[in-house]
Amino acid sequence: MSFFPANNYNLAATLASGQAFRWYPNVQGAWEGVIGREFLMLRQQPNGIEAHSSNANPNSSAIQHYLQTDIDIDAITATFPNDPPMQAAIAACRGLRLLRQDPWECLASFILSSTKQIVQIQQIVGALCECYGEEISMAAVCPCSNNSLRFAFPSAAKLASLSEPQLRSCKMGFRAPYLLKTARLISSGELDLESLRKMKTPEARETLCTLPGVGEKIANCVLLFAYGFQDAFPVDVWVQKAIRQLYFPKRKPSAKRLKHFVQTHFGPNAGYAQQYLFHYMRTQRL
DNA sequence: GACCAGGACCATT
DNA sequence: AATGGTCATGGT
Repeated sequence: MSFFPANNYNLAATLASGQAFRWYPNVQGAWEGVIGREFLMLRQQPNGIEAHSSNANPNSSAIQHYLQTDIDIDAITATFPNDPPMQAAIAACRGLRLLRQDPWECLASFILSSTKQIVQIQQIVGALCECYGEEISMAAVCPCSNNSLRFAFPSAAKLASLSEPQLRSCKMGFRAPYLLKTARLISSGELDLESLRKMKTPEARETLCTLPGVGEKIANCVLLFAYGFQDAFPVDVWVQKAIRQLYFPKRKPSAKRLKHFVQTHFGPNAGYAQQYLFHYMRTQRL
């Protein structure tokens, strides 16, 4: 067992807010999931996160980085605009963090996300891991609330070696050719996901958008959830509903006007604010 | 049984 | 530039 101190960490909101798709609550109220090649059971504690790992020697720095336990979340939410909708979202999601995920897993997962509900994305990703991911060696803990958690997320090289029908067997439908082509571009080195780290947001976004199946929305998700570009602002149907319903209740803003609004209204951590709005809308059923 | 889901892409206007 | 249809699958 290891412990990661954190101030004001909301584990449930963080893991269930649709940024990552491999976390499941178990019957004891802990969260089971996979980071890299490590199966983990995480439990909320008053002053941090308790972790049980499948590894004899847990990769503590990787876990802390993924969970972002060290950041000052109150300093971030303090930069959000002081308007009623945003303050309501902060109150409803207090302690919600943005994760810092592996770029490939995040990219592949969000290619599979288009016009799918979060539960279905979890099912597709789970099937993909069970079929094509490497088995995790379970030295220390015995799961599993979900069998797919016994497998790592498949590498780009592994998926690149498959056929489109093999991918379709994981129920991803028309997204299969997108994922396959992107996996081949990544594994061939034609696009280096690490090279994005030293780019500024617009250039990194344009680079991701050259990949098949990746448009502005999915690119923004990857920039925000994997790389930590906190000005990336994904607009999906929920966030669109939040903006229109909470900020423009009467008139219907054009797409252009709406885009300008989200780029100017939410401050230096706009992407973070977006995640609060997203989770707020989904949990409050507004 | 409709309706919709953390969209992208291509063909029309 | 801006809409509209299409893609595959399953939850609500």
